[in-house]
Amino acid sequence: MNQDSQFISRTIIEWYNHHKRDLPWRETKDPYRIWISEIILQQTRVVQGYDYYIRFVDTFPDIIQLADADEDQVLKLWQGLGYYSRARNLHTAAKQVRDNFKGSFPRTYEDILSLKGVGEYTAAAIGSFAFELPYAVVDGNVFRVLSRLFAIDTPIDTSTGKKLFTELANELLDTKQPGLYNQSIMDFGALQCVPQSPDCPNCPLSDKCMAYAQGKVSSYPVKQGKTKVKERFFNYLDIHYKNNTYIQKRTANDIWKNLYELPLIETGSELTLEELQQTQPFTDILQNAGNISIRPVSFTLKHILSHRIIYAKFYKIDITDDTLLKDRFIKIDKSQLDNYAISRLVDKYFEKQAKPDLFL
DNA sequence: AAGCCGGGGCA
DNA sequence: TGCCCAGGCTT
Repeated sequence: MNQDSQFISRTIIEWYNHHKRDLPWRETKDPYRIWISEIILQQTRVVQGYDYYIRFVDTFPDIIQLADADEDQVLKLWQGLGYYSRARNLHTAAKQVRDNFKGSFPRTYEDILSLKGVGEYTAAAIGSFAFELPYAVVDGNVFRVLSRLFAIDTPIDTSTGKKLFTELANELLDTKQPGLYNQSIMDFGALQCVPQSPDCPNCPLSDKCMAYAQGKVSSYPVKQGKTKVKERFFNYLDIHYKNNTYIQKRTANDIWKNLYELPLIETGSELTLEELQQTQPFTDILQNAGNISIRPVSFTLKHILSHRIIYAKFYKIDITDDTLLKDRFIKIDKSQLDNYAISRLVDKYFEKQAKPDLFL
């Protein structure tokens, strides 16, 4: 390690000692709790994941209790956090540890990496935080800090970019205290070397920062970018019979997999009620349902995600015969709805039903 | 290599 | 609006 690298590592650790955030998962060496925190924090801000972490370790104090739980319960606990494959994989990984590692969390980089939902970043994080394994983390913060420090314009969302930054990060790694170093560079990126308008004049590394010297801090890191946003059109049927409503589980490999929702008809474009009533799925669902009365809900929910815009219409439907419906869907009392994991979109619909005056 | 997967905060 | 967030899996 050359002198500049050593200066950079030491400066970042020194900065961390004065500015670090106090976070509950930093007060433990328990790999289980560290793992939970890392999965929750993937593509998720600390403020958004904090309460989920507390609830998770409170509900499942150890990995065996998590492994023995139902996936529905895990997803319910995850509800609202997004990227639900994280919850499904978390549950799978808990069972991996229970069944393949005799219930004790794996201690080598390769074994940790073998867990479902754990990639190179997360394996390095868990390995260094819990076991001081000498692997540098490379996350969004590290990409940003290193690309600016060395003015690297290789796109970070390419395989060559990932390889390049991983090598560089491992050169800078303080192998005597990898856990501390990894925490330091991530907090440094999250609080000092922030994406927008960083306070470079007050940065302890400004003298070593090539991007700052060139006055081009804002142009790093470089991304190929391009995530296209596609539109989808959902028509939800809020069907009522006595005090019951009907739901189904989304089992396809699609958004919100294994969450629950109202009976859904997805269409290629926005349809009027009259057009919707002409579709095959609609007549299928409501055939032999007796006397049917349909009331369109007055609002359309526009649900914006990073790569999708979903326009959701809702129809309140009263029926007088559910002999076919109850076989096709899950029939529940409306009060039972809280027991099922649902998407924010469906959640917002029920919120607006309960408090129509509230603007959401 | 590219596409997919959520939800929210911020300028 | 666009960008980003302690990324990983599937195709």
